[in-house]
Amino acid sequence: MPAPARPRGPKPTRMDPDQILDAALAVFAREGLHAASLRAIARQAGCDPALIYYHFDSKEAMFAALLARRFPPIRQELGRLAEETGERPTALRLWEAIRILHRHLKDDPGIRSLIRGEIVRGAEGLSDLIKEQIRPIALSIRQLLAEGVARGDLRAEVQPSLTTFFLVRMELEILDLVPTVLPRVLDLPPGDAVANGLATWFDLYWRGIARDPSMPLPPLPRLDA
Amino acid sequence: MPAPARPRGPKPTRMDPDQILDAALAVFAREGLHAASLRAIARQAGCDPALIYYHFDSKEAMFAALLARRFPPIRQELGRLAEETGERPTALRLWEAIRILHRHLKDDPGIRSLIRGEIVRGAEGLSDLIKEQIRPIALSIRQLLAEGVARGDLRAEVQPSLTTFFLVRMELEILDLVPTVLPRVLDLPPGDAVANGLATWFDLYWRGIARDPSMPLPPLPRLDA
DNA sequence: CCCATGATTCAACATCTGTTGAATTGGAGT
DNA sequence: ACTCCAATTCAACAGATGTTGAATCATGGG
Repeated sequence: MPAPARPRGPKPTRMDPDQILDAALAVFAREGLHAASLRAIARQAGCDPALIYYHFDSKEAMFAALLARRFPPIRQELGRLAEETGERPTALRLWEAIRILHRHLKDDPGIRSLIRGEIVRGAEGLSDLIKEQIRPIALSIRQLLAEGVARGDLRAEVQPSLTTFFLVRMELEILDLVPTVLPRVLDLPPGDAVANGLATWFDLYWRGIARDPSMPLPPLPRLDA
Repeated sequence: MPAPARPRGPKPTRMDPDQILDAALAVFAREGLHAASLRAIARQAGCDPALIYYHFDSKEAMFAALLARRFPPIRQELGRLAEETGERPTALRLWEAIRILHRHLKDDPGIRSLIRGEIVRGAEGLSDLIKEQIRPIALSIRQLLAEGVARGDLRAEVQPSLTTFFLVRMELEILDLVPTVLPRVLDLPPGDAVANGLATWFDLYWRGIARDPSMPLPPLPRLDA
């Protein structure tokens, strides 16, 4: 006859699946996607690892839920920007794209390391999940660039696909690497490293693609809000 | 009484530690640094996992040996380029830096994914090992840029630290991501993607930093050899 | 008041990881 | 021919990982 009588049962407070996602994001942010263990996520969320399997089918499903929560708003905003038929000059539209990405990604190192980790693995690692989320974003920006060429604001030689890649990748790189790596490797004083980095980058980028690079950039709205 | 009589003993052919490093590199290239297991490396090398511990103290030591084999030649070439006191215009010197990096890294996806993986992890992940190997490389390029400013070839506002970062990071990104990710996400036809990407990038970069961006680039030597 | 159902936990599983100690072999030196 | 050492392998360790089945609790409905 066994004598089991241990305090199991649920915590008094219910656990919202969103709280688990928050915890997962936090752990991904500091451990990387691959190294983040379910037990670490559960510890961060303050629950049992098995509970995660009650709310999500698997680790991968949790990952998918994370993407589904973060990407659609970005897609929508960039989509609106690309469809917009106003008179805004190309430089301002591109800067607006950077601002949108920045607003949505700057406080979410988890999703960034997650994107990078999966994308960087290469062709087969780029899970179709991520590809589907990212593709519309890239297409919107490519459209901005193509229209810039058509309007004559950009050089005729500009290759929209490649320059889209330059823009988006460097945005991510600056967010993650400039504040941490640059001070250690190149003795750059931290300070407002990210804002300075992005502004400098856009200035360089714009001179690189503009038909008339000597024409100074219009005053750009600040990065946040 | 046990009855042990199994065929142990060494393989007929001795195993050069360099062969193990080659195998490690191959596995790192396709699995990523973190996910690459010693057993997978041993399988690739065709030896027992324990043998790796005979030649190297640990996985980390093997990693260090990999870096020590690859980086010093790059450091030397870039160092010579930075010290060179000739008349070569700044644009050609910078393009030469890109060519040097390209020559040494283009056939070594293992070392690239290894650099990226460790660097991207952020501040504490950037092991001092890598930092010490990379720092001199970055410093050489920064010196090229600073001299370009001093000579009046580059804009006065150019920030050498940041623009060094732009140059080096995008080189790595192009090598790894342009051929694999771009065709899948942005429908870019593969073909000579890397060479085209690097040339396009340098053209954009140069217009971004040059004092006179309208002055066309001099003819650039081909990337390889 | 009872019971069904949803939420939570415990304990265990098989598997993989880096690492080590002891056993075994081949060949070089004498 | 014998010895000794370097090189290699086997088997096992302790710990971590993703996952699952069954047990437990809390609570709302009848």
